[in-house]
Amino acid sequence: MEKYIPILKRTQLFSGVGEEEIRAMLNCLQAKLCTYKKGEFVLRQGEHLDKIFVLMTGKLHIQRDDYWGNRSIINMVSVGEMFGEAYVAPESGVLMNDVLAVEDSVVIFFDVKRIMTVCSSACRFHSMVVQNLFFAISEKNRRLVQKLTFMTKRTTREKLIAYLSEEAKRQNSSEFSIPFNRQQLADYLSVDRSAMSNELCKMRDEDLIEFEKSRFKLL
Amino acid sequence: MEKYIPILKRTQLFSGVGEEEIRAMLNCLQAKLCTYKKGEFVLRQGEHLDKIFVLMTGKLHIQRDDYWGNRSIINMVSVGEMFGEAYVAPESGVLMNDVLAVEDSVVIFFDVKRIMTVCSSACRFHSMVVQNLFFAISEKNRRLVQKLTFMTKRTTREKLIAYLSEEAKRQNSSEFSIPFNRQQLADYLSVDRSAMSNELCKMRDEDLIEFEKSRFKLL
DNA sequence: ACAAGTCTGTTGTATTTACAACGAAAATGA
DNA sequence: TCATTTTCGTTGTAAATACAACAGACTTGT
Repeated sequence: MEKYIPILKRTQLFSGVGEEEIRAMLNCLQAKLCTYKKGEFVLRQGEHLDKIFVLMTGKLHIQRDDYWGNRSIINMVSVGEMFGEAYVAPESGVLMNDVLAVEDSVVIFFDVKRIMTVCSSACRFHSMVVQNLFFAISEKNRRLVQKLTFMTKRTTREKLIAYLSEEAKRQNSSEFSIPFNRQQLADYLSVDRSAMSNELCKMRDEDLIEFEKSRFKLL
Repeated sequence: MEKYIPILKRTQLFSGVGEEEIRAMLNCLQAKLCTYKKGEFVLRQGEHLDKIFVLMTGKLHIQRDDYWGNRSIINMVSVGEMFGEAYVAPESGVLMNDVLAVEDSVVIFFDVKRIMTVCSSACRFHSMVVQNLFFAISEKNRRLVQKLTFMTKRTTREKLIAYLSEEAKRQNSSEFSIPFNRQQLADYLSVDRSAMSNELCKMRDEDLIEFEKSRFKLL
């Protein structure tokens, strides 16, 4: 456990907390270390979660099988990232996804009741962890809402306009760079790359936008 | 303020907290009452939020204008519902939406620092409110993720399959009712109603599903 | 019971998209 | 520098969607 403290220190969950405090809290929060071989399941669909975890080494996939057995990968968990925050609630029902180790992985589980119920003066930084947890889930929430506003648009052009104008607002300039290449942008907006590329060029021809590589300008 | 305590008692934020405790907490949480005429803005795009609020009477719209001035309604806030949880974070930037009163409305604001920083023994139920807040935002998070998994599907049929099989899992039965009529389901999945209706019937003809009104059966 | 309104399925057409395939430009790496 | 790979734009075709319009079943209120 000891050797993972430097990794924990850099996670969002323990942001602002020193190594000494983390060491103290590991006990207070009933932290448990688990290792998984590549191909093993960390969590299975249908389980009831009462822990959150942080990935220490390796890589995980959050995936889901539908009624007819079609699998789709919902998300990827990289080292230092957290999972399970959203499932820890009295009425959360059961986990709807599998969590699979796609590499040999090590995760640390924390008891949620312990996190949510602030303990005695023994760990002064506990309330900071509660705040960090809250902020993490808030941030995830904001990102999801934003993505939904793009996805609810019907056409590729509308999705592009929604995304680009949002990005322009966020960066407070009509000229800005995006963190995607074409394929990634298409995946993010759930559209076909070539169709999107085509649409971008049409918009350029109509003098709505200018662009070069990942740099865009709204007109 | 006093007359709104019964309403607050029934909200998710104060679930499990008695009226006496709420009364005590209103002070502790620096609650502030604000009234808005129909057509007034409760919050404007660009503001930095450090409060959350609960709607006491009236109705609000969360709406957004894009770069070219096209308006779209993101969400509706009904009496007892909360808003702002997701924007209260050090790095949340600024609010991306307007919040508009579409009826004469009364809202109660709570200071978030006060909520997140658990106070002295004076209000014993404070930590329960922290938990409620956490659960509320978790639940919203789960709903958003779920909706995204439907929305990322390319075709109407795939969206329907994703939604229906999810609902079947959730209700733990291949036969179940949904809380939407056709138009609402189409809005929820962001597709055209008639096209969706058409697709449903095709799926029925292919013996994939059976349905009658809002009752469905997967085969 | 009747009229008005709503919900649902159906159809046809114009539009939009997905998909596959390809070449040019740019980036990468030995 | 040269070969390889990746990225991007382009095109044509088949498939899917949006939109409008309409009819029958069902609800609602009077």
